[in-house]
Amino acid sequence: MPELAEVEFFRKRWHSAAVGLQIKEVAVHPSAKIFRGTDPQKLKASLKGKKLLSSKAAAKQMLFRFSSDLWLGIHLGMSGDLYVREPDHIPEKHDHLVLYTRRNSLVLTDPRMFGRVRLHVGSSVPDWWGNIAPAILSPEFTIKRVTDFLTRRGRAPLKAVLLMQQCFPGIGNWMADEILWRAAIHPKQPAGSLTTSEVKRLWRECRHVCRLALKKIAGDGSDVPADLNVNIPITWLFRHRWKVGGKCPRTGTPLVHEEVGGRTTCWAPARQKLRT
DNA sequence: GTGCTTGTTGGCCA
DNA sequence: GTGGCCAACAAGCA
Repeated sequence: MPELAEVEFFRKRWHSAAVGLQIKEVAVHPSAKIFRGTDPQKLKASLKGKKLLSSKAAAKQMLFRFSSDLWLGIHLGMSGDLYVREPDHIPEKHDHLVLYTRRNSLVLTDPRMFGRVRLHVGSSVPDWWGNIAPAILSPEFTIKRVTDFLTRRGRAPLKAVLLMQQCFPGIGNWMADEILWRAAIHPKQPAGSLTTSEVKRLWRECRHVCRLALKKIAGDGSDVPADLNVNIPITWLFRHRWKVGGKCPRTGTPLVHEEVGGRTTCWAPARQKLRT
C-alpha cells in the first residue's frame, strides 16, 4: 500500500506513540522474509533496552533512531502497515516485528512480505539512506533534473518513468496516475516526447500532489490523523479510480483502466490525449 | 479456481 | 554499459 504520504503517516504513528520510551521487549517472526539480509535474532537482541530517540521518512522508507547508535530501517513494500497496540499485544499471523514499551506496542505487519527491515549501527545514517534521491519537495528536485531524466528514459511510457524512485522518490501507482491526470498528459506518452510546457506541468503537479497528499494523509502538525485517506477530497482522481463505472471528477467522462508500464493505470481520455 | 493488488529486483535482450 | 520489459516474490480478496 504505502507511498510517500502513507509512509509518513505510519512513521508518525510509531513515533508519537513511543518517542522517548524504552523498548522493554522485542518479538520477531524469525522466518519472515522481510528480514532478508538481517539476522532477526540479532535485531531483537540489539533493540531490547534501547530508547526511541527520533525518526524520519524519505521516499517510501523510514528510519527510526534508537539509543546506542542503533538505527532501524523499514520499507513497507506493497502490503506493510505499522500500527500501535496495547502493551501485551500477542503477535498475529502477519505481525513480523513487535516492539514493546511500558505504554504500548509498536507492530509491523506485512502479509505479502515485500517489505524490508534492516538494522544499522553507527553514529550517522546508513549508506543506503544517503542514496535515496532528493525529495520531490526539496530544492534539488528541479525542472532540469526532471527533463534530463525524461530524456534518458525517452522511449518508456511516462507512467513507468514516474514510478522510478531514482528520480521520483515516494511516487507509487496511485500518485503517478493522480499527477498525470492533473497535468493532463497521457500515461503512455513516451517520456522523451514531452514539450517544455508539459514537463513544467508535470514537475509542478508532482510537487502539488506530494504536498497535498502529505497534508491530507499524514496530517499538518505533529498529530496523527485517525485514519489513512479519510481526508482525500472528492475532487481527486483517487476517490474515483477504483469505482466500477468511475467518472473523471473534472469532466464527468468515463475513466479507463489499462495496464501501462506493467501496472494497472487509470486515466480520463477526455483530459489525457496521446500525441503521436 | 481465476484474476486481480498503492513495490522492487534481477535476468534477458536490443 | 544503458535502457526497456517482464516474471518473480506471497498472501488475501472478490
